[in-house]
Amino acid sequence: MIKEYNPREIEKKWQKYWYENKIFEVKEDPSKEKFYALIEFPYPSGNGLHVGHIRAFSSMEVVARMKRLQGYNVLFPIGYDAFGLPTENYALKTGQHPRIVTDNNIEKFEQQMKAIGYSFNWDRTVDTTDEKYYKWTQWIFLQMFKRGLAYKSKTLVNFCPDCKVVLANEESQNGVCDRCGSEVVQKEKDVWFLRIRKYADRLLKGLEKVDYPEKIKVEQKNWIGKSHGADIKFIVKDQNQEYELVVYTTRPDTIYGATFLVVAPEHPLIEKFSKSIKNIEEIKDYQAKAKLKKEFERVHMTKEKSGVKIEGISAINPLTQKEIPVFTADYVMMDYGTGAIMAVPAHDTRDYEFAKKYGLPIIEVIKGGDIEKEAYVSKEEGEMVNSGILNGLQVPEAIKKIIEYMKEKGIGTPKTDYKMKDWAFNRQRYWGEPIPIINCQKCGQVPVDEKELPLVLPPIDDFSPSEDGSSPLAKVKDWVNTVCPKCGGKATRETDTMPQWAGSSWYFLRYMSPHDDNYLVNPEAYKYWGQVDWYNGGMEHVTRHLIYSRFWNMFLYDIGIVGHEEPYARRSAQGLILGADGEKMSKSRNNVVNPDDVINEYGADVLRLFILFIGDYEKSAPWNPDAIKGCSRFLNKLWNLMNMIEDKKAQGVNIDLCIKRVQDDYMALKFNTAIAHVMTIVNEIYQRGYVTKDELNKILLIINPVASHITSEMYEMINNQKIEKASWPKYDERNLVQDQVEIPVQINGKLRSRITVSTKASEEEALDAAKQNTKGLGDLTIRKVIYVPGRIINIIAK
RNA sequence: GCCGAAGUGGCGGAAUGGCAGACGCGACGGACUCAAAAUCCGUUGGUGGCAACAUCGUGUGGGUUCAAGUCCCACUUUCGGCACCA
Repeated sequence: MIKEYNPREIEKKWQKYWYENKIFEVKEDPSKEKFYALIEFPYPSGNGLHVGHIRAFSSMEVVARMKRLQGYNVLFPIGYDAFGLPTENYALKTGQHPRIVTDNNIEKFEQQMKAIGYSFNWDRTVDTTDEKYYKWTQWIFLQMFKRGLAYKSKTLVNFCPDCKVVLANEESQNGVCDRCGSEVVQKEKDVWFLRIRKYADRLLKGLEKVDYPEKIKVEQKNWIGKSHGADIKFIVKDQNQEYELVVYTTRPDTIYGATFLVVAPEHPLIEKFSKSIKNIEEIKDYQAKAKLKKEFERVHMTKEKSGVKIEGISAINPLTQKEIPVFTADYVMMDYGTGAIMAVPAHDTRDYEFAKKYGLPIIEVIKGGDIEKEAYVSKEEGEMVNSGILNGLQVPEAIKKIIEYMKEKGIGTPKTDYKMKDWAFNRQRYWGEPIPIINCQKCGQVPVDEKELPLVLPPIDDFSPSEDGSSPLAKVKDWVNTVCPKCGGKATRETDTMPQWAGSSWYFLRYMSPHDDNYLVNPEAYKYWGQVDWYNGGMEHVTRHLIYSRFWNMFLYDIGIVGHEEPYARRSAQGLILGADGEKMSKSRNNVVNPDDVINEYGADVLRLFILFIGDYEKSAPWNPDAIKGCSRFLNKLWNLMNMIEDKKAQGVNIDLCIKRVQDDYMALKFNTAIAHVMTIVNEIYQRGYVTKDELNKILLIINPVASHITSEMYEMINNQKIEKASWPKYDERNLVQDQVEIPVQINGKLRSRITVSTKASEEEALDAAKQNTKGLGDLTIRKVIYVPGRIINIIAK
């Protein structure tokens, strides 16, 4: 009898063996094919590892371990995305330096991940807050700056009065701060931007050549939000002067129906005509109100449109030459298009609503709807009417024709626009990469000399941000005051730091040569590892992080640092793990599961097995504590197979089919069914009563990526050899299909009996077998037989 | 409002158009035990029947097909994303 399965003992033993002997560390090795498996590196929060992390990491862990057994040289690195607000806030609260907090958290994460037995390349660990790392983050920023891709600009920004931080649009969705939940206000600030819009088209185009789930591609496309339209010039005038106002529209075909113009409250037109606007007080009042309105309200005020007519000026519709009024309304946004629109109430829902409220004319120019009831907005169907030169055309032709016409007459030009805005690249906090720019009164913005990088965060005692929203760094006078690298005169340092998305935008490159201080990524190392083969992470990162890092990689491609325009060949995303109550895990709901508890009670292998068995990997699934027992039972059963080894003929159990299914399922992210197949074959072996050594070895190898410790121990006990020295079992194609199979016999589509026939049996043979085994079939008149060998026989009869 | 994904036992979930419910949990019955836990064995979609078996069954309504959870149309509910983007 074999000793009992003791996860605690064997897991410690194998973790020690793996990590002390550096079993998973890799070097560039041209004799082997490489495979680069990447997981989103964690933010080392004080809460430690979450079960969600474990689900996210375990998929690539399985792929990495399988690929290694298949002979690949596998890069499977780990690191920490450690800059960020929670750490700084915690440091503030507890009076510790963020460096200390970060180091402690990282240590805890590392210890937890090692207790799970992950096969990461620990020697390649990176930390975005390490000077040696962020030197290169700053370097990339400088390259962008030098090429005009980083610029400072005054804009209205979302400001969190609680965190005292300017937030990116993405961090203030629904008008509340992502971090603390307080309401965001609008504030004018001079901040850094990266020109990601310049890459919008390439970011769209690149999606065609990568293997991402359709869902992710769609989200990215929506995020980029490309639209085709035209800029059209309208003459706006008062008694004395004329002004060319450019509006942006995706529907130039409807221009004959434009019965008024609307400009955003911030639009410069109002300033321009301020003297001749009769109701300027009313307008200013409206502007002030609009500014106060937080984004949240602006978005949710859909019920009721508001606006003010600008008295004293009017516009000329360039096609009808009719004079039309000009309004300002906050349903038009300054930061999209040109901040001004031509309103076509008959064919735009918002304009329709506005026209109804203010009693403006609604002119139908496309037949097909009922404009008494609602706007008709179809861009595909309808015949143009009341539209001069466009009359009688269908909408798509009308769009083409009017654009040609306007180009000719100099009224308008075709234009493409994007919803995606330039990336607000700044934080007014301490715990981030300092932006390496020096402000000189004479020379303007001067980049820090590259030889001076990294520009290190100065030591500081007071991390609290200033009331005015400027960074704590602004208080460190002897750091801020410096000399201009260009003219040697007095100058001051930029005190903003970079957002958390910076360090995570290129970390996958650093893993290739993490200790090389001469290169961002060593060219030789890059040549070998190249593109990430498979990147897994959360759905919540597929727009921001994934787009940002694709953008940085494209930029690095453009300046010759990397050789692939797209960083990730394949991307996948795990579903959420919900609490046992089916709700999102949260402290307030008190449904958070601590992975340490599971390891202590059942062991790491059970945790790994369970988290992958829990359900469809890409969908969310509730944590079911009872189901863990099933996984524990299975591993016990697997262990006890060692008592059943006999030198007999391996028959009645199809190990080849099992191998194929498991490896296919691993690569298709179907871990739950992969595990089920192994459970099934173990059950079949128990039924049969014995297992051959060869069968058991194969089973151990195919489940090793999931349950790594127990299989390592068993393999050693049986073969007196380490499992990683073995290779992935090959299946015999010929054994995938059994010769004799039981197939259903249907009569008129209803199951009536089953017969066992050869998969090669002819229709006559199958029909004969069916007749012998199916009561009453002989009495029927057969009209038609559908026979799918090895599958089914369906007899249509009367 | 727009885009996307999904509705299958008591539960998590399986099913290249071909035996619906694999695998696991739970439940029930049994073995072991003084007893319980653990473990092992068996049963387990509903209804009827002692049984062989019959019959109904994948959100709702229709359709295509010899055959539909799977394909098509309409509806409905849930979840996720975007959202006054001109």
